[in-house]
Parts: sequence; C-alpha cells; structure tokens
Amino acid sequence: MSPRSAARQRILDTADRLFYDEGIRAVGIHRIVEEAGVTRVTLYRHFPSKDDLISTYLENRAQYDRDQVNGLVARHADNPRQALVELATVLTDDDFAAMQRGCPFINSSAEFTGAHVAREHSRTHRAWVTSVLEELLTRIGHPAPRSAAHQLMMVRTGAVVSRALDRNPELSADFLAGWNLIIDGSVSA
Amino acid sequence: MSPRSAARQRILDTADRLFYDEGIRAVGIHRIVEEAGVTRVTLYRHFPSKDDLISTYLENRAQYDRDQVNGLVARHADNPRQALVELATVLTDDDFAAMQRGCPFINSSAEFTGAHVAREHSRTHRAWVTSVLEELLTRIGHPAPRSAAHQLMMVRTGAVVSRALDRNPELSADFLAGWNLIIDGSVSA
DNA sequence: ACGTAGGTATACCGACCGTTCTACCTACCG
DNA sequence: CGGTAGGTAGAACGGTCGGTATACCTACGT
Repeated sequence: MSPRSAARQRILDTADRLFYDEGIRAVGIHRIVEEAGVTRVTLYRHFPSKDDLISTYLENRAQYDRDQVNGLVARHADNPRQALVELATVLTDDDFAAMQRGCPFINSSAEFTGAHVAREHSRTHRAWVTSVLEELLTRIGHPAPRSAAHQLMMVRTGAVVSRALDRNPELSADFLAGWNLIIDGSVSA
Repeated sequence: MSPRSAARQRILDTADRLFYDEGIRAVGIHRIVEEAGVTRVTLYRHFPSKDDLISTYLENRAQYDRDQVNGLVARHADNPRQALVELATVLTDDDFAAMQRGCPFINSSAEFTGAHVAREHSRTHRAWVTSVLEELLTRIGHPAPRSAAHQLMMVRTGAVVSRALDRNPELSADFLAGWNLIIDGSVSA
C-alpha cells in the first residue's frame, strides 16, 4: 500500500483541513470521505481506524514543525542566539497567519483524555520542542537553560492560544518582548 | 421551573464534572442523565437543548471565577498591587489543583467553531478578566495598563495550558516570576 | 379538594457515528 | 497472460447521538 498514492494524499489533506478548522470529534469519516472525493473503503484501506487517521494528521503536523525548526537551527548553526530569536518570529510569519484556530496539539488534547493518541503526540512534540530550546539556551550559556526552555514554551503557548481566542494583534509585540527577556536571563524564579 | 431544584443541581454537577474531565463532545446526554440519576425528560425540562446545558455549565464556571476575583479585589480595595500579586497565586491554590485538565473556556473553544455559545462565553469571560486586570494596573500607575493586562492574560494562559499538557511542577515559579515582571512594567514591546 | 410543579418510567424518533461487506473495475508489472 | 495494488460503487452493520411522546406519580399550596 503505497504511502504516496493520490487518494491517500487527498484524504490526508481533507482531514488536516477539517480536523484543524472544526475539531476532530466534530468531523466524521463520512464527511472526510465525501469532501476528499474518495470511497469509504479506500479510506479504511489506508487508515484502519479513525484514530489512525488522527495519529497521521498530528504526526504530519509535528513533522512540519520539526522540519521548520531543524532548518532554522541548521541555518544558524554558528549562531544559536539568532536561531532562538528567529524561532519566536516564526509565530508572526505567514505560515502562522493561517493558523487562526491556534495549536493543533493543544486543541486536540482538549478533545481527548489521558491515554489517547492525540495526547501522546502532543506530549511528545512539546517535549521535543522544549529539548531543542534547551540545547540552544545551553549553547548561548544561559544560566538555567532547562527552566528557561520551559518558560519559552509557556509564553509561546500563551501567545498562540491567546491569539486564537482574543484576536488581539498587538499581542505579537508583547510576546516577542517576553520571549527575548527570557533568553537574556531576566526572568528567574 | 425553580432554578434550584435538587434534580437540576445534580444534572449541573454531573455535567460540570464530565464536560470538564472528558470534553463536551465526548459526553452525551444519555450518560449525564444516567450518572445524575435523572430521567431524560427531567433534563430536557430544565435545559431545552444540550447547548443550553453547555451554556449554563460555562456560565457557572465564569460566575465562580468572577466571585473569586471580585472577592479578592474587594479584600484589597486599598491595595491594588497586592490584589494583582495575589491574583497570580490563585493559580497555585487548592482550587486549581483539581483543574488538571486546564481551563474549561480554552478547552471548550477548541471543540467548537466560530459562533457557538462556548466560544462566546470564552470571549466574554476572558475580556472581563482582562478588564479587571487593566483597571488594577491603572490604579497602581502602570505606564501601559492595557498592554500589560493582555500580557498578564497571555502568561496566565500559557501557564494553565502548559501545566495541563506538560505536567511540570516547576512551572508555577516561572509563571509567578513572569507575572511580577509584567506588573513592575519591565516587559515592554 | 384540586391544580400545578417537578418528578418518574419507558419507549421511540431520525440522524449520524465508526466500521464492514460484497462486487466490480483498471492500470501496471513480471 | 495473469496477478496484484489501488481504486470504484453502494448497501448495510450495531451503536450512539440529540431530542420527543405518552402516561403516571407525588408533594404542596390555596
């Protein structure tokens, strides 16, 4: 079963759009099949269950993030501070302009409990981002890289969610200010 | 229809628990009825539709928050700075220890789109909290109270969500540090 | 004594949920 | 030529969804 068939890709694209825009539980298989122009049988051949589809949806989102972050870090291999600064500005980029509904991992975690694949993916992905931040902070000689990495995650999380809920455009500047303060080691407990 | 009947209260308590712990879409009317020990007819007499029940659930949550905030502000009527500081520590209080699944408004917003009651409630409630913060900041002579109020909302949002997703106990201290920095006007764009 | 408010029990509605079935088609490859 | 991978079409499964209908009970206030 080729993982790159046209039908499979159409299913994935449709699921990504609907899951993100309307929520996972709000979107049934019937609708995905219909909008993807595919038979139910075809969908279930590629994804044995809806949970598999959900898992692939989130994994693809995570992979996209990882590619973007890894690319940026590699681009500034000799300047970790610049990498950290630019990691913040990704939030105001065009890519994120389309993400009006906030973070897919946070949103999906709100829809499921404890051991569901969605929550597992969220935990894993957030831990990965945190570890990247920690390493960069270590490289620039931050006094408390682990703590600061968690702080960065915290303000980023707040920024993404607040933007999705409050629609306040001025927030970007406030977020950037907080982000840079943490990098400079001005925020400590 | 008395808004304080025993059955009605049991329905409300059950809905509150299940909606918060497992998500709104994840919990059907059948289950609420069953666990509340009430007939479906009874439920639909008090709440004409599930959306009505959702709305009441969120309204009660909002009312609880407002009572708590108003009480705290009134208790420090002559010391707005103290009120602001203590508004942060509510997050680490016992009340919030039970809120392992994060903020009910943020979570419910993730489950619905655009014009749904859940999203309306979230917007309204967050706007109210923001206005309270802004007024307190104004009273302590903060140079940019509106912007700072949004910043406080942002870090609080990040703290609540991050705690629910990452289960990192050290986050509280980091959050408090950031909160106080904003109050002192050290974070500006 | 009687109506009404608030409740019970049970059965049902159409719609949609995730999932599976059977049957046939077609393009490509060894 | 034949097999296999990937697709089509359409019907159906049992279960749950939000919501309704009918009928009966009981406490209480006037």
